[in-house]
Amino acid sequence: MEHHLSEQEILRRQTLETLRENGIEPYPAAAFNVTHFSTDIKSNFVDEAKDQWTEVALAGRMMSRRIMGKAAFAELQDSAGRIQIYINREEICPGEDKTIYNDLFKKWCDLGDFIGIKGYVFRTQVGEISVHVREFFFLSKSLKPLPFPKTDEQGNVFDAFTDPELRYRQRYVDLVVNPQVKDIFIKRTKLFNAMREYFNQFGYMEVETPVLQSIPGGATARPFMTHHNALDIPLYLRIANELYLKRLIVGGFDGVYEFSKNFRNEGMDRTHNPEFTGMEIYVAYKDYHWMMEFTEKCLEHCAQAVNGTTEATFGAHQINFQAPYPRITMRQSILDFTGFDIDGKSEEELRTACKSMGIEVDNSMGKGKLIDAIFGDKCEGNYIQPTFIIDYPKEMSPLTKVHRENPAYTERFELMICGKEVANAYSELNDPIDQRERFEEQLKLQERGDDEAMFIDQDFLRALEYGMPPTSGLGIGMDRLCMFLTNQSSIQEVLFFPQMKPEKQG
RNA sequence: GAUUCCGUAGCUCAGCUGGUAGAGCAAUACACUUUUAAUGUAUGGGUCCUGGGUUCGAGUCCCAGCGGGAUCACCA
Repeated sequence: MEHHLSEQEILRRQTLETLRENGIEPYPAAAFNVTHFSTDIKSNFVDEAKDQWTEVALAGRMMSRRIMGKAAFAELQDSAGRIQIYINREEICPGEDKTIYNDLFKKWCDLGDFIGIKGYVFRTQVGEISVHVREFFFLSKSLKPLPFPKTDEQGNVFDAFTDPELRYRQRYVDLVVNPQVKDIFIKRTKLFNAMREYFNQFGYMEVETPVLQSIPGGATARPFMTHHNALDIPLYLRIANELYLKRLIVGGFDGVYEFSKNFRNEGMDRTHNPEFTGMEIYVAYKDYHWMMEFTEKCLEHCAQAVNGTTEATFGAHQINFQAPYPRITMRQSILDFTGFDIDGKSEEELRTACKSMGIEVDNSMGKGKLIDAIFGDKCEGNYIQPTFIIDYPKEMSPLTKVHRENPAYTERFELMICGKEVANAYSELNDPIDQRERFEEQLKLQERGDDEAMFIDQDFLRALEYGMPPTSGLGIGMDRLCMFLTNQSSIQEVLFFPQMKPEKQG
């Protein structure tokens, strides 16, 4: 596994020994008390008030070094950004012994090493706010050279660290040298915090439900399988948490939500990772109309919190998360884009219609799948601005309450942004007898060859039989939402550690 | 799964119709007390992804494999 070392790695290991031989611990244990961050100094320092900046302590990686004999400049990168530091030999080595400057700083420090400095803030002749170093501390040795992208005055980047494989496999390096990558993940955390804050203000409760499930329910997808040794039973990693959150509504909570890492054993591409994060929330005594208002206000709040505006750029699109969003029924949407009215059509009529529109069909597809195919092929991609598509056909929504006015449809909506589904919500089906029948229809689909139909969860049906209040539930694809809010076209860019094939052993 | 492109120094890349390996940064040494892609001079650094094949000779051509990107298909 241990590769042979490069010339530079060997040198750094030798330097490590030199440090120890000279009584300098390369990995000291003592805390270093940081008082300031780079970017705070740069944005708050004013020359008139420089008396207030005479004692600062910073720590971070040394990312560049320009030595000019008895003085030198270097750049220190901390968690917030970078700041230039100025080191003068006579000031950090006032006595006879010039080791700290001549050897420690100039020879034994490498780019990427962690250092601590104490000193005062000043402005250089060219106007750059910098820290004048009085004391210099060695904090941690870096044994592998980092890639160092450079930027010129015009902002052109040279030697950028851009190879996606290396960036994803060694995200720690990516984060160190590509500041824009860090910004994406800061926004991701802001998004999660903003959404939590939005839910918590209504008193809804964040909960945890099982990741290991004996029946993978709540969605249609192939699960990852595992095995519990002590019980000697198969277990599945969850594909959704829906059925467990509904059990909690049965149990008497008014509002529960969970950020759920879900696992689906399917393909990987720029919008799909085998593990991804969903958020599901269930609120008792509400319906899908209420949930639409709740959703659009929530997303407006989140967009504002993440980007400081409700507007967002995604590729060539300008999208605006400001509520309210249009509501369009699926029937109307298909009518708008194809002129075909799905209302009252039989499975055969739908299949014929699909064929005439050039959509591939097979015999395992029921009415729900056929309608979904039309919508997916002809309609979905047209909704750039946030739009609620509502009232899905009954066959494609086995967990959704039948529409109060037309029993062929269900009270369901999906939120479309840039032609992609971002959220999915229902007036939840709480009639246990209806629910059992819907599961049985899924079983029939399975027998016809639809390998994505749902399993029957008997315990969930038992819970419904005890009674669940009218409830509306919402699921949001957090990774996708994050992509839209950070203008990233690939899910790998919003996951710290996207799934990769195992690295070849050297 | 299909198509297509890519893999050369620590990093970013060049390398023509096949002729024995190149640049910038990084590294090493020296010089330099306000530089900022610091500068100047000198030096070292390579299993050209792996394995076969063609050839007098392969980084280059052919085949297979491994890894990755892009587009498409599938998939909530």
